[in-house]
Amino acid sequence: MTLQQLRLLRAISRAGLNISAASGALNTSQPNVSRQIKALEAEIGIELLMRKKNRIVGFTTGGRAVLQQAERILRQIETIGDIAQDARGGGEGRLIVATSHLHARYTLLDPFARLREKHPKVELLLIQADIKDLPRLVQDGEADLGISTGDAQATRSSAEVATLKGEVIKRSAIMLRQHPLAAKKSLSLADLTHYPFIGYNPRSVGGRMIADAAQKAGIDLRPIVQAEDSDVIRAYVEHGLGVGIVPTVCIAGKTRLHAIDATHLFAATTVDVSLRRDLYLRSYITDFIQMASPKWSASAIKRALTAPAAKARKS
Amino acid sequence: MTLQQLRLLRAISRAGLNISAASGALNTSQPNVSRQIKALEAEIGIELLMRKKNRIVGFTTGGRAVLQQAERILRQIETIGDIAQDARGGGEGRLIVATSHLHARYTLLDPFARLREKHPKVELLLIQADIKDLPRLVQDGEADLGISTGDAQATRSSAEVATLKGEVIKRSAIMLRQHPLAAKKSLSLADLTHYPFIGYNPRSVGGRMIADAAQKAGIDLRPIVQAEDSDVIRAYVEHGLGVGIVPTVCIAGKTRLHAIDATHLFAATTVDVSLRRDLYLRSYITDFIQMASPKWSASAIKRALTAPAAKARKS
DNA sequence: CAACGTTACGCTCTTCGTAAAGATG
DNA sequence: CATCTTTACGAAGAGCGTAACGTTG
Repeated sequence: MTLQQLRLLRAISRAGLNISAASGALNTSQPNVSRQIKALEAEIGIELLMRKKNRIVGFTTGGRAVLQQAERILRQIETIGDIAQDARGGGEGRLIVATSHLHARYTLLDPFARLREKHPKVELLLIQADIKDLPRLVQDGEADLGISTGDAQATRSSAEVATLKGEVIKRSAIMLRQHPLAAKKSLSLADLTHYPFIGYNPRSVGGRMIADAAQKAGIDLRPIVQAEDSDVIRAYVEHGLGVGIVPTVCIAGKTRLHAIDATHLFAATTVDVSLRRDLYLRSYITDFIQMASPKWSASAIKRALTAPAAKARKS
Repeated sequence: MTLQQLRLLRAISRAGLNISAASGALNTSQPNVSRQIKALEAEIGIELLMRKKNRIVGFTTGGRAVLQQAERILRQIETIGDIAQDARGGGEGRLIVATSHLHARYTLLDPFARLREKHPKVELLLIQADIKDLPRLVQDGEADLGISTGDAQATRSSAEVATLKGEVIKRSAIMLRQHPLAAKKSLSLADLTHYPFIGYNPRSVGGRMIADAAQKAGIDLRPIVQAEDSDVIRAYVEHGLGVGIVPTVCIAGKTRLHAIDATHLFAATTVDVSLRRDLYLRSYITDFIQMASPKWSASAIKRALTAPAAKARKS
């Protein structure tokens, strides 16, 4: 059994069961792929691929299990490279962060700049992605960190991926300065119902949070605009079309708008960092996490990754 | 980077940094070991071994990290063999269970027989070991399962090893039939203080449990014999030397003795099964666990291994 | 017949063992 | 000088690419 065989198996899976395409991805010849897989099958004594008339139509049950194992193994092989790069010093490295609009545009702007300053040789890569794709990106190792908005209770930690809950996200109601509500010191949910409401798509975490709060209070707070990101909400509010609720961080320095803190009106949401448990925690990674979420020190992160069951409450 | 290089690195570690000895363990020549390690070092760009004047004196920091990674990888390579054996059907396999005296002698006797009946081709191997060695045996993969007595609160789950808490272990006070206490229907801790007490070594889980209960009740219940196993306790009781507390399972069919249930007098202890989270759960493994601890079905085990953080209580 | 997988053949580079040299306590 | 590691050299073998063949939609 060789690593190359495992790589080829993975490549076949990624190429959609097309051996020819897989061969290209690994810079080898197509017959070689066929041969190596056969060799692997012979060695371990089971068929990995289901073949129908010289076509590959799928993985066998065992094949799928071996593939899964191969992916784990290859990831760990790759982390040996990380370990080495880390041990060499020199401060080189690479960090791929997948995140949603809000954090890409606001939350992470400063951590990004600070990381670049502290670790100038680290290649920083930000992937803005749909929030529903984040778990997969992290799980598959396409991103090192996933940063998203999470609600308080649901920790989506799994055996492979851990989620660190960070700072609570402050929210503000925003409106034009001349808006009637702008005169109020503090706000209630009921206040909002008297004006057109600009909010998030209710399927998003932020939108669901607002819908939940409204439902619990028994009031009707459906947005007339269901935005995907806060910039859209702000634009509509700036055009005088209503009142909006956005993370406070989005409106710093926006002098045309009046903002009233509204964090207390809703269930808390947090800046969550998710990462593979087997990720090798180079110093710049823990640095970045702490910059994005100060309460997570390097040692706290390590503890969270290596002692998952420690979260069980003691009565 | 080849698997062989990782195997050699591990062998060097296991051989106590002796390359010559390591070469023997992998049936290869000693120069080859030296060469392969050098090749690996060259490829990843760091030194793995600290050399002083042509002697290997230790691992570098990076080397230790790579070694750890190598051990993980090689274990996972080996589980590919398990997957294949499982997929081949045929019912062949191997199960190494490490456990303490009590479970070896009593608890597991029946599960063992039943597993042998259900999976006759599975090679069963029981290692009776000191309880303090069990975690290491499981951690290092020298045993597939570790079965031990655990107290109720402490779950020794870690990132690599999970512990499944099983049935509560029933305890009985035992004495000769003609003993004064034998007349009583039920027992209190205080009753025990009037007679010589035969018990476990207070450093064992069972002994500590009894000592804790005595201390909490403010009574003196130090054993005149500190046994390591229940058979010794029973022998002393049978010779009329005092009263003992043993797991009820130990005295089934012992007609010379009178037993009174005493489970309620002490903090509950359980039959705990510990296993590596990355253990490939072949059907006979989950069968065995369930035979030893009926509440753990195959799916419950899988859940416990793959969703460790699910133990976090919801408020 | 176009696309894909398998078989056949021959080359090359890697890997290994033996032998010898170097280093150290 | 006994033990352990490194270097040198030559042989065996694994892995690969090209080319040809087989199969199917």
